[in-house]
Amino acid sequence: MPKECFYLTTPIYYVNAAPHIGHAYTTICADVISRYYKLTGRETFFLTGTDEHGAKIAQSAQKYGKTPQEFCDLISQKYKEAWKKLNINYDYFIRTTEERHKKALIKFIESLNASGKIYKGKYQGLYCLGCEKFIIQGELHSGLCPDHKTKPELIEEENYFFKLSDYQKTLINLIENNILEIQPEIRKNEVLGKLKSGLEDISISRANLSWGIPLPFDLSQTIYVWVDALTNYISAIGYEDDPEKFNKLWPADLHLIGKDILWFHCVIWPALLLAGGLPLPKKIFVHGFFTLSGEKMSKTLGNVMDPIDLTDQLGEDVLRYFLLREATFGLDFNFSQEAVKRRLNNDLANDLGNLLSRTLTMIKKYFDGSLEAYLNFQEEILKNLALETIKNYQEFMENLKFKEALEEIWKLIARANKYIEEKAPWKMYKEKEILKIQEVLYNLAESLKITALLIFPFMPKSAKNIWEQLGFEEKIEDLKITELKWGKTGKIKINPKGILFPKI
RNA sequence: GGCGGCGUAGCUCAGUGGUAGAGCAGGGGACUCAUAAGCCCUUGGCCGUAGGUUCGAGUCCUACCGCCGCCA
Repeated sequence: MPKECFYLTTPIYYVNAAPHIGHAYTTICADVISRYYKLTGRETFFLTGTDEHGAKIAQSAQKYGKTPQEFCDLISQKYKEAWKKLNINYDYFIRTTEERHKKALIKFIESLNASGKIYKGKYQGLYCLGCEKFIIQGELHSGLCPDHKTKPELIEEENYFFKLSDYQKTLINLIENNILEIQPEIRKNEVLGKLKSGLEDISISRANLSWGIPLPFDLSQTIYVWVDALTNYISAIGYEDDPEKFNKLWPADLHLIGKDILWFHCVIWPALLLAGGLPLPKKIFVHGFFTLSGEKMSKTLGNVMDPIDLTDQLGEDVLRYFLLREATFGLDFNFSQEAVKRRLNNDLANDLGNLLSRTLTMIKKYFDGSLEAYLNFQEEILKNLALETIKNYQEFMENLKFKEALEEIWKLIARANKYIEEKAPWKMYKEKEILKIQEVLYNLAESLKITALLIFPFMPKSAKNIWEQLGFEEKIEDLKITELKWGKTGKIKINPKGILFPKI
């Protein structure tokens, strides 16, 4: 039986740095999914947040002359502001410095301890502060961490370990049988390949680290930041303080992640959950990374795209559309100004914006801005295609095929543009066939109504704008996709508000 | 070094045995409601290379070349 509420998450973002386009991409995808589910009338819970513990945070805070908590407050706030600007409609924003998270983490760790899967051991290894993890000799490039170009520290300390190795067979089984579903296939194979080559126990605590949560059964140790972070998925929904909500939402239906954190989410997290006696998430979807003009985006290269700047430049809807239309979900893709310009000018301005514009103008010109309902349909070209579009759109959305879903909508838009040429209302006008024009315009209005509703998860503001310019009665936010029927629109009185998508 | 993926029109990619596709870009045309938009027509591919399986191969197999990912 499907759960009554769809629970989806983004990773929580590390407050060591301000939000960049990659964070924005993940979060926008989650927002689109969440809004889509709401559009279909299903209850949804969308979680995002910030990851705030670890040595690196304490270090950054010091650099800026702040206490760790002040620093976290500041950066966490930046994420919230960015998401507001991008019109992200999350249901809860978890911070790992929240009291409820700390309590939940302690409860979870204690359950792990009770399972007997934790033991004390000695660890000696090279630790990269940048990665917050131990790295192996072979990974080093001339003695330096390949990612951070810094020299790792040699650390020997007593730590608590988690018997990850006990879960090798179980995890392989769960993943192969899609009980724990990993998409796309290439990532699933990657995890399986690595799992089959062997699993080692992992350290789940660190000594001598102040900025973190102490291990309840040995206060001299701090809980490893990755265990701390992963636990957000349950702490945020009441694992410790709201059992009713927790039981309603857990297990998560979808964890959305980037490929850099594949191992943590597909192996460590499920193993921890198994040890803690909790059900596993149903699906983990791994998306790709951005490249910028072919180059990997990174701080060291200084080519990180700032989502705030981009939003100022383009508007949140254009950015949202571009990211989801241009990328194949799951694969890397290249970000370029030229591509943005093409998508904006062609798809948004010429195809959709102009379709609205010409429809509105004709309603104004031929009917003085107010169009009566037309009920004697002579032909059903647009109607039939629109109904098919709705169906295909839903199928694509359910499978997280955003690009394909958008392409489907754009087929309807293209058909509507073509329909105008075929019908040529301006000729009808010369021949005084007013009723025929009314039919054409009514069909266009209906097509635009459906278009607006289908793009709503992607571009909430623009969808609403289309809706209001055409003067439909209901509020777009209140309409469900299942209630959408062709030909139910009554008389409309248009409110043109100018260009929908200005070109650049 | 091991495992895996990719290489199809100028660009981004669909296409898993049966006469090579889409979008964009390029070229031409008719129209005018429109953000000089939209519509119609059109140029363009020995499907990385060489073998093999098959009546028939982007599509299966082998080797090689070139990119990329994960691991050691």
